[in-house]
Amino acid sequence: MGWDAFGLPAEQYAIKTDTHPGVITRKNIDRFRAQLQAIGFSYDWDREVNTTDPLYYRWTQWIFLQLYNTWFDSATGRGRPIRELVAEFATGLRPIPVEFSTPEKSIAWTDMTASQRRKLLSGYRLAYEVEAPVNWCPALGTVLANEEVIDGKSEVGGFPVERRPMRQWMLRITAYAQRLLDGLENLEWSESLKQMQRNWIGRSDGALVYFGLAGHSQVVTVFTTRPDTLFGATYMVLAPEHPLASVTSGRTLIPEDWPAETPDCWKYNTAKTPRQAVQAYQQWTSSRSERQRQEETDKTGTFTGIFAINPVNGRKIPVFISDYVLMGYGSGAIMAVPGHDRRDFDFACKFDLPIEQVVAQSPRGAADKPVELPLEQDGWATNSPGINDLPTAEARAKMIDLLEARGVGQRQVNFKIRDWLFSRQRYWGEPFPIVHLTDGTHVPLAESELPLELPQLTDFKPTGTMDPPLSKALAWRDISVVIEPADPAGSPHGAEHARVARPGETGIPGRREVNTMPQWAGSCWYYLRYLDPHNVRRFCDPELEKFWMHGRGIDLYIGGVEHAVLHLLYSRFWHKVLFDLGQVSSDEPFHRLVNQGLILGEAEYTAFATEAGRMVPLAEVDTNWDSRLGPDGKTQIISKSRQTGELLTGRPCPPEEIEKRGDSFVLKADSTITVDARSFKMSKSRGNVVNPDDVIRDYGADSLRLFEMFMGPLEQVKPWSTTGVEGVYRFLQRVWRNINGGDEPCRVVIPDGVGGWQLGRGPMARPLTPAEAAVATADAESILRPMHRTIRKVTGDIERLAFNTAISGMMEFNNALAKLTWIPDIAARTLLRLLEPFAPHIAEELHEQLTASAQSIMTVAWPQWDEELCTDSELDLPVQINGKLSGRVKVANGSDAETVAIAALRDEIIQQKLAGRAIKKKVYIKDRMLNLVV
RNA sequence: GCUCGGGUGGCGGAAUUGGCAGACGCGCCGGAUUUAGGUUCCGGUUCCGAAAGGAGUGCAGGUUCGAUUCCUGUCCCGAGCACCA
Repeated sequence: MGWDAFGLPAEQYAIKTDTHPGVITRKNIDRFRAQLQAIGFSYDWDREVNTTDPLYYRWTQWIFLQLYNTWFDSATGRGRPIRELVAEFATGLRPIPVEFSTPEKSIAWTDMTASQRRKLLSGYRLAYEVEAPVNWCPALGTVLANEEVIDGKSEVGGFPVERRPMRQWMLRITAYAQRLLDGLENLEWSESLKQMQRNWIGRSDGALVYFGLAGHSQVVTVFTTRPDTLFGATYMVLAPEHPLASVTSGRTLIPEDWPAETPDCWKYNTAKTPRQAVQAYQQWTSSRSERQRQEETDKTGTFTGIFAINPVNGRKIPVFISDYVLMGYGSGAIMAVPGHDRRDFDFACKFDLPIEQVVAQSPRGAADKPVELPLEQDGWATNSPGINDLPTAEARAKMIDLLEARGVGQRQVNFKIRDWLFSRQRYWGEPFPIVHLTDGTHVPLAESELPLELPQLTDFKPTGTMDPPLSKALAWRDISVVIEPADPAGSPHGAEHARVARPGETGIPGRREVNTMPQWAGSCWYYLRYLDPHNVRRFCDPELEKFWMHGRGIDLYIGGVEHAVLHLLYSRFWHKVLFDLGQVSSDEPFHRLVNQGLILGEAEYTAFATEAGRMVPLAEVDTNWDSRLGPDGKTQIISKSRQTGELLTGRPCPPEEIEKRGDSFVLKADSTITVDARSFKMSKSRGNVVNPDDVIRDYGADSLRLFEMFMGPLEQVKPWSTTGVEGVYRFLQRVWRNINGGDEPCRVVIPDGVGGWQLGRGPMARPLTPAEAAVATADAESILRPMHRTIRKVTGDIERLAFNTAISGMMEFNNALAKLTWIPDIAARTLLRLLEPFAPHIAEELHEQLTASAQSIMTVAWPQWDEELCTDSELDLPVQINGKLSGRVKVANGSDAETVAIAALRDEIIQQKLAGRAIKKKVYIKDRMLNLVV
């Protein structure tokens, strides 16, 4: 069991209640633990971990140091220690990037200062600091990762998020994009979850194309997945933030005046000069929130006064800026092909730009019939000299070859995934083991300095500025350090590091990093700590890691879908880095993953009425519902009338007022009023939350456990039902009565070893009379086969996680026991053993009564079944005529086709139904059925 | 719009490989016990039909001796992504 307790939810609550998050966390963990223990989960509590415990986060920080001291070698596709990169630079195997050299002389590693070296390496490390536009959430007072922003709002709390340039820590997850994509192939995950990850990683294959600019030597690179449509590119669009569109830079290419014959509609706000237009448009677009930009997809933009040259036909095309092109993807510039792209088409229509067809719906068919543009599907190239009549896929490949041959383009793969923004301006997280130096560079903390503990702050609240709360811990932040150089023998990576200067030692001034890690850090590797939770020398012993993960990853991981692109992606990334560094034996952490379905609140029926109180059928209600706080303080569903737009409010109706009519539910009182029937996610505001404590109080932990598993398939979303809990509660009571006897005398009998039976155990035992014993023997005989079938079913169902059918199997068996006069104790013990994983408390109690021993049922071996005893000796075999069930015949188990056919033809009902028709064919599936074709 | 799931009684669901559709539970109906209610027990409960019988797994087709299961088309519901070039 692990408590992932750093992060925003705990901290937000701490702020609200003005209590230190450490206190809140401890209290919540204690409460959760008590609840889990009340339910009776068999967790190994010796392996309890807590991500906020310094003994735990010491290793989170250690893994961060591994990321920091690792670079991704794209030649081998693997992460490698930074010292190996240093060696490549030092030996000259790898040239020093040109930006570090002066125009006169290229610099050598040995000539570089420590500061220069750090700056150089920063560009390679998997953990790096960079100034970039990030998601800043003012309400939370922190930046957020892309994965934590949904529709322009924070995932936690739903607050608005804005783009803002800030200096932040990033993790180079993009380097692993292809590995993360490929790794999905061999995992036993649901297709939908793999799809979500693939979407997020977002690989697309295409080409870079270089466009020259008319009258300039510069080149603009665009990324396209449809190089085959290059002949249809009639204009170009840059993102408003594209460097080429910068007016403020001294070397701007944007002309001072509009070129001759520039249409007025190309000039944003009918500006007098292109520079004014571009600046005005940039200003407008930066004022728009992420959300507005997503919602209002109406095309806007302005001409820049620049023309580009289409490299395939030398055509001069106008260059625009528009916010439908994003700086963050591809090269931030596109070639616009309005004939074959919806967005370009819309833009072209608005700005009156030429639209040309270069893909036909049939080979050589461009002229035969007019097609409606834009045509986005694949077809055959047309009006494109060099690739004409080739199907799209081939045209694409051929065009790339042509571009590469002429040096005006190249094959290119692009990913949507961005680097992981890894720092937060909050208190409640792991401190970074990083020290900033006065020259603006930073060094990692020595491993011997870990854990770097979070300082106790009484004022842990956000500062209201972009400064993190830890910036207030001056004594903690400002330190004197000694930089220890790279020492291949000393530290695992031979990397340079800092340690706090000892008393009397002269150090240099340093400042600790005051940002903290995001909540995902601790949960990225906790499964590895479970394997070896108390190890103080390593995050996990390699032998134990191999033993449990056996080179393949976790056998079965059960979790919610909400982690699809957060935890599950981050974790895989960290794991792959650890794998590359030889720290773990498997390339993937989670081999098999099952998403449990959410349990919704109890089913609700909602009838709609106008404010005046007139009931309306569901068909009249707009399907876009909203909610508001009703007069009673509860959340109320509101919508509007499709016809009149009038406000409608939803009223919850008790089930007894509702009946089913055809495909819909209606009010019993007025069957013309159709109502909505569905279940909703449990939420405090809706008031449909089921508290496990209440269920345990009323029905016991076993009933709660049993019902959760009985409701339906594990993966499925399903509604809670209180009467359903009563159902499994009754089942447990029937088990109790069968085995304990309840108010009736107990009926469990034990063979006395000489063909008779005795009732009860110890001094109270009495032998059954011969007449009773005869009945008991018959009962034992009749229950034997059902018992073996039940063992087989329950065992198999547990293995395939089909707990609902396992429980129904036990219910059937228990019902069979209830019908017996005497219950042989082997049947009772078997039922209890099978029931124990589901309802351990009652099973343990009854087992103790039954065996009069203190031995726990958990130590009793799992029952085995005998395949022979799982089938009946005589079968009631269905007989079909032309595939339609027409009767049954009793035959011995394992009979051959001939025997069964003879028996069937002798059967009166079958004869009658055959009505003398000749049998053309007999299909017999052994022990399943016989089909007579006439 | 794109991608992935899914559609079976009044409800949750079962049918493991193409072979008896509706297991098990809830609810409902009837009966027994009870002064009564509750509990418990027994019986019934897919739909139409008094019955015989017929229909039936979203809808329309197809393959097959046989389809909830496989194929094609289509509708609906859910989830995710979405101006990603």
